[in-house]
Amino acid sequence: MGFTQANFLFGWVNSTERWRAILCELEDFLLTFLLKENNYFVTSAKERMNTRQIISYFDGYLPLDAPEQEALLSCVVERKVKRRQFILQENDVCRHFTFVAEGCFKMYGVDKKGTEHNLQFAAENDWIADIGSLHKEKPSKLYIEALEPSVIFQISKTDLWHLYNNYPKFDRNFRVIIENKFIELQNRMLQNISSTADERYETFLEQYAHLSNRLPNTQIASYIGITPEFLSKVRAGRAQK
Amino acid sequence: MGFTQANFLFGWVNSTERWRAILCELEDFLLTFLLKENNYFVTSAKERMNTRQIISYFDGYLPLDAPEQEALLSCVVERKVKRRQFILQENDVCRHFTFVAEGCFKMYGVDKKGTEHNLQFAAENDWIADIGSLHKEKPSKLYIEALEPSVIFQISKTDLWHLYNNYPKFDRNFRVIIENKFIELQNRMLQNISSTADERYETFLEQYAHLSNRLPNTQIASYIGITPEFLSKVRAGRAQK
DNA sequence: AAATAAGCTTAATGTAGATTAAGAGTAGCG
DNA sequence: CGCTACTCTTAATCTACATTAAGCTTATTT
Repeated sequence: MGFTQANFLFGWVNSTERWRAILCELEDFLLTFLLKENNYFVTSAKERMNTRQIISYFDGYLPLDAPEQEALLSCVVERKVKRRQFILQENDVCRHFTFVAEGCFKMYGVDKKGTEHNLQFAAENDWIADIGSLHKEKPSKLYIEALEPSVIFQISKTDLWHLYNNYPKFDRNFRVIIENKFIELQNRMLQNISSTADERYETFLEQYAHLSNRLPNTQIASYIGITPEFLSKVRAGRAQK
Repeated sequence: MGFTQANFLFGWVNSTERWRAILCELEDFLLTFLLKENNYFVTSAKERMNTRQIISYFDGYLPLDAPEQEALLSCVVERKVKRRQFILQENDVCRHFTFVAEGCFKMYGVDKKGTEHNLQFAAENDWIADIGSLHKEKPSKLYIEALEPSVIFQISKTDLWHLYNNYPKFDRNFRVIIENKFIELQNRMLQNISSTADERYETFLEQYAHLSNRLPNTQIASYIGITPEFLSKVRAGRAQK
């Protein structure tokens, strides 16, 4: 199962960043397809460990009973994702709701000048998707990119709808998950309108404490809505106190 | 049933804005209490019309069947609210999920300098609440205030939980409602980080087309995160084109 | 009807944060 | 191993928007 390098198929390509991304996508598509449709690649014992993680994640909400666990696992697809690999790009329709088991992602938009603006980070035991694109099956304006090598579980829209319709507990659990995300986002929105860069950085440190040493400063600056240069100044100011 | 003036009880008070607000709250509490606990005040035929509105609102989602409609109506409380009246104030715990049948509300936070920052407007057929405060039963940092004389339907947290537990369709419907609110808020967040005041005003006009002539400029400015003076300048600039 | 408050606009001046550029440290890659 | 590509920082200059203040118009209240 050493097929995690994109170039196992096309090793002869003089690979730039661009080519590599395309190849990764292609390979992932193939892997996903084969895994799901034919159960062709059998997951190893170690890999099967990971599925426990997504099951026990729900213990924090309404825990899943045996049939629900089985239903969830039967429609979830495990993927490994390399650093800098995209699981969503602008103009693509977002087709999966993604659970992060290991690693870290950023979701961002790009403005007219080409500057990236981070909307959300997602590390272990968090969900990420462009919910708007997923629901309305419209092209996304966002990118979701791995900041670290990661392991994820993905549910397609049809499978998720299937779960909702057959096991009402998922309606409940995802209602609560989304509500919590909404609360977080609303707090951030209020902060963003009403606070200085320094205060926003302070809040970032509180909210993403576990990520603050894991993320490069450029990513943090893009999240709190300032330039990396000004973040430098803010940090210098804080260090004096 | 002409008891919509606060001073029917305390007409002798030399009423300032402050006193009036307090009296309104008191009266509303009494009305709500009496309505719900004793069915003391019977709603008039015209008032009963309004309940149809909240039922048919759900036709846009999973429509409610007869028992669900009855369950909803039995725990919903109708209130009339005057302009400038608060249905939530800072440090209070938000106890209701509110459906706006008529009129218009703003939800806002106040920063250290005392400036208000609008997070959300809600007019006919929209929901409003500080979901964070409602869920966690923690004091809110927000205000919800009527911008116009309004008619609302409120559900308490316990009643809402009761609905969720007995009629799974409400889990579904509120999941979708919240998801849509999340999508809107996320779009706004992205906009806010990545656009100029002029572009944000443009987007406001698109998103709240039905409210743009109904809201004062000061409220719009507070929503898009600029001063009313600068909004004046932006509008002047747009008029030239 | 008069008084008070709320709302819109214009203009002068002030400031948080952007932009550009340049140097120095560090990580990934061939 | 050395090279290129990120990353962080400091500093000079620039700009989008804030602040203050004043005049005017339109609602609300008494």
